[in-house]
Amino acid sequence: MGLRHAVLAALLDEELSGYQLAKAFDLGVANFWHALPQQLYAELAKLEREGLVAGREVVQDTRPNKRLFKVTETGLAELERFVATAGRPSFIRDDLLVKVQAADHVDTDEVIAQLLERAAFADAKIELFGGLLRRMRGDRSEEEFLRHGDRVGPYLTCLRGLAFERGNRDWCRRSAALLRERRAARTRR
Amino acid sequence: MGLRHAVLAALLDEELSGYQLAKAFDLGVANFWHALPQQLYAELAKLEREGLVAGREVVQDTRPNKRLFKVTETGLAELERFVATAGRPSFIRDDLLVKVQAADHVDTDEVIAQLLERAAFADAKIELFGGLLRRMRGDRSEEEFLRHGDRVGPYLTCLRGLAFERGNRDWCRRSAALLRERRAARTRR
DNA sequence: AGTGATTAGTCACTTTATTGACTACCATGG
DNA sequence: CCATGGTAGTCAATAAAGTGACTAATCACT
Repeated sequence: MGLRHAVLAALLDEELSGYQLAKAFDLGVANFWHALPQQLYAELAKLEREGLVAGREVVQDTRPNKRLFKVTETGLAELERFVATAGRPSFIRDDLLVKVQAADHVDTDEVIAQLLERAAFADAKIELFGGLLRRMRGDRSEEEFLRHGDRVGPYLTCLRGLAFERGNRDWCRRSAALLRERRAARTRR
Repeated sequence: MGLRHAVLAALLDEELSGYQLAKAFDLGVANFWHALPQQLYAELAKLEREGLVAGREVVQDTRPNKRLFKVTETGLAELERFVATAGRPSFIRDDLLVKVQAADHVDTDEVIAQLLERAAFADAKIELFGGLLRRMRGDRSEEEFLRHGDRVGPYLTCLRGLAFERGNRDWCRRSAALLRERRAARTRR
């Protein structure tokens, strides 16, 4: 069960509504998990039934009421239990990699275009993560924050997301350039 | 539909049996996809029914017979079509990241242990990928191979896998060291 | 007064992925 | 001779994830 614990972990630092949670998960909470709103509402309902999170109604006059959720003691215990279980390693599972794998047998123009698109997307995420990190550490240096700040968990996962996107960007640009060069060489022949 | 195209891409370069395919996918085909044997057998059967791959029986006297699959013209066309469709970006989806996200609220000893375990696993994959890359490029340099070799697709995806695992390794070691330092500081207080 | 975007959430359905058990055959080591 | 392990594959069941369509209210424009 993956989403379950991702939701619990996301709710540790702040009380959130399903909707806010959905926004955080939309493009990946600091790149550590991704899910659509429907999944989150469903998961929250399940977690509440099982007593791992507690919701409270917040009446809003200017917009629809919402329910804010926080992790209960039971929920924290469940997370504790989860942390102690061994997890299998993760893999990149990406359509784009499949496309590059097939690059020698299919039209490379499309692949090149998508690599560049992805690189641009990575650029955007790199900026986003950079901003998040700056906001988290405030005026402290990274060294200083990581040593003495409280709540470094989200900072660390964000660092991983940042490095991942840098890796994506570099690999995408390099691969695109290479495929383009090869295509040019082929047509010249 | 993800697995479908991953299987087609994997079969482009060589004819494989379900079993061989399963081994290749077991720990991630050059880190570009992962699946269990049962899924692969099921997917191969489906692909064959739809005419995207063709299987042929190979009788072996010393061990059980096997069926080798290759991509058909129709299958190649399907891949071509797939390559032209836009894919959404990928995310890391990893239990370990969830655990680190929660690190400020749970027992860090477990998290540290798992980070180090993962780092060791990453080391192993780095060596594995290094070997795969050397074998693919033969006696040529990487530059030379990427420019003039045929079938650079698998090489490129392997490079991505390598960079990913290096990222994993570095992040895991750094995070583990940091959490350990913080724990030490806390107990001294 | 109407359009579209944002907030907030729900229902129904399908596709994918994971788990566990199972068949068979051969080779090797003790 | 019997256990172990590798090759080759299948079946059944469940759990998890993803898709599409939908309600309903408010706000900012035009």
